[in-house]
Amino acid sequence: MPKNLGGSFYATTPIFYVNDAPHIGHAYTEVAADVLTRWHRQRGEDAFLLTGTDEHGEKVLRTASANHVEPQAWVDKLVHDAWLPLLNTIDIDNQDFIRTTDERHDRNVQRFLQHLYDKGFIYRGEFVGKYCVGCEEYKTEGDLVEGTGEFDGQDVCAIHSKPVEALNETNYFFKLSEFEQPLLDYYAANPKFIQPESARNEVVSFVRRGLEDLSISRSKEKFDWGIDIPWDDSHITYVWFDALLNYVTAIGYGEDDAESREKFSRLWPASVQIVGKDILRFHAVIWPAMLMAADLPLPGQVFGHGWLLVGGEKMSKSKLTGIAPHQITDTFGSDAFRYYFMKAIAFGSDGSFSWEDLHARYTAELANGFGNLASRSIAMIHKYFEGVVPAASFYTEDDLEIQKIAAAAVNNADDAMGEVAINEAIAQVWTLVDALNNYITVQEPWALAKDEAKRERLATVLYTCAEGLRVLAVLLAPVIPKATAKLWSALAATAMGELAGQSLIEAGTWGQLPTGTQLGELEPLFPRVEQDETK
RNA sequence: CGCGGGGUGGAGCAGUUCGGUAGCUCGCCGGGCUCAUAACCCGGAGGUCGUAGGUUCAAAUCCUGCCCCCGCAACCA
Repeated sequence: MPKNLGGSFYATTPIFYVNDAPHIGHAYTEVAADVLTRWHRQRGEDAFLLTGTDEHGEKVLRTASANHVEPQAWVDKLVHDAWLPLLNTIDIDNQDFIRTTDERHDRNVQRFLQHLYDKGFIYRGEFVGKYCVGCEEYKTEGDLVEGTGEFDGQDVCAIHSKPVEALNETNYFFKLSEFEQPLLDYYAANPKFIQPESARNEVVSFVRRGLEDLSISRSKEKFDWGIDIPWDDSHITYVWFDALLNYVTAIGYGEDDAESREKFSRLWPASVQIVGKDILRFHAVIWPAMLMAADLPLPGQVFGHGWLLVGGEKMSKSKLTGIAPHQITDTFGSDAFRYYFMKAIAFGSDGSFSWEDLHARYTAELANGFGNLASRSIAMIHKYFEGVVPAASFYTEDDLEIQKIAAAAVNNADDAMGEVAINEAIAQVWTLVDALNNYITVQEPWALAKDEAKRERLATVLYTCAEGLRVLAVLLAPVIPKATAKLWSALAATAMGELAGQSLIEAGTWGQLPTGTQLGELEPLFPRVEQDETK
């Protein structure tokens, strides 16, 4: 991902499949994309975060009828009752929210399809599928299990335990196979296009084994909840082909007015597209092939993050390991949710979630580490200087060391964020938290306060603490926006402007916090949580 | 032999690319401090790095075999 100061930064999350129940995995992806976007915005870039919902497909249609409502009413309800509230629960600052049922999406998916059809990348063909009469749907190999008893030796539907029928259906196909070599060439020429390395290896070896053309339409005889194929009103668009296009339809693809054209050219190609590793292939194979076919530039990076594991296994509804984000935020707050998942898990690897680990990190790192540092520093300024930020005078080696650590933390964290190593970036910031806690212990400001002759030294020590907190507030604002905003206001740093507008590039420059200002009170940023409150 | 990831002190992880005294966080034990959210700081105990062999002066790291766990296999972040 290029470090383009002042340029645009466009990040996307996958769009939620409306029928799912929101769980911490969805929230994890959102938070990662949100932290990155907020970070780049504070670097001075024109940062834009897109998220949204995927609302078409047979499953949606079926649950809607099971609930005796029209599909549009059903998805409207799900979006408003489940998905928009999720963004609020975890404090996501998205610039747009696209729904695949939006008119702007529907219209331009059709334009995209027509464009590819006109260019000869879409043709009519026969789709041979394994159809389960009981489920009334086509099955993939993974849906099938080996039969037993009278069906011994045959593949049967895992749900109905009966053999599937081979059915033919006339479909439209996208010439994905033509992009096998262009994709491999692109991966080779752009080694950072797919990250992390493990994800890249998997995709490359997958494509090397050969690509088949992709069926991108479904007959309306089966179901008709989807986007029409513009040249054939008996077919609708395959949900993935429809869904992937949200990344461009949201920012004006296909529209002719000047504003849309400007927006599209400003934001596309996306800087980074965050996806879960389960849908990596769609984003790293099919999606770039679609873009190549349409002569559109490819995104800077597709980043496939890992799974959240609960009890060592992937979360699932059937095993009751799915956890709703609000279960965590109700007790710990959105900041803790954001911090925990970003810090505890190497972004890109799988990570284990446990209530014990969450509680331990919350207590040790947020409450005892950062929260208490803010608390003790500000309390001493109140106690020894009536809450007025004192000016520093002569800096000793110890003071200069803190300044050095602060500057290094800014640079190292920025480098790490540039590599989408979010946990590493936070770890870099924490070097300053730890250094300041150590600094206070060594300087013993409470001892200096007992000697009137050491008044200047005391002032310098406490200014160093306050200024260090200022740096921390700026660096941590993208991760824990609520707590840092409280700290910002307590530091009376609002005189410098809004926290979210503070430059990360300049954050390490020492001496920015105004002196002589009256500090506010600071309530505990991360109040202690008893272990038994976590259930 | 379908593809990929992983097995490191009690827990979660880093280190493996370019071999050279095994590191971090939490927990545990001991000490210091008292400004602070009973928080902070320092020290210590604890690992034959999945397993069997090989290469080497030297292997968590390179090579080979094996065991175990997990994910993917084209609509679950």
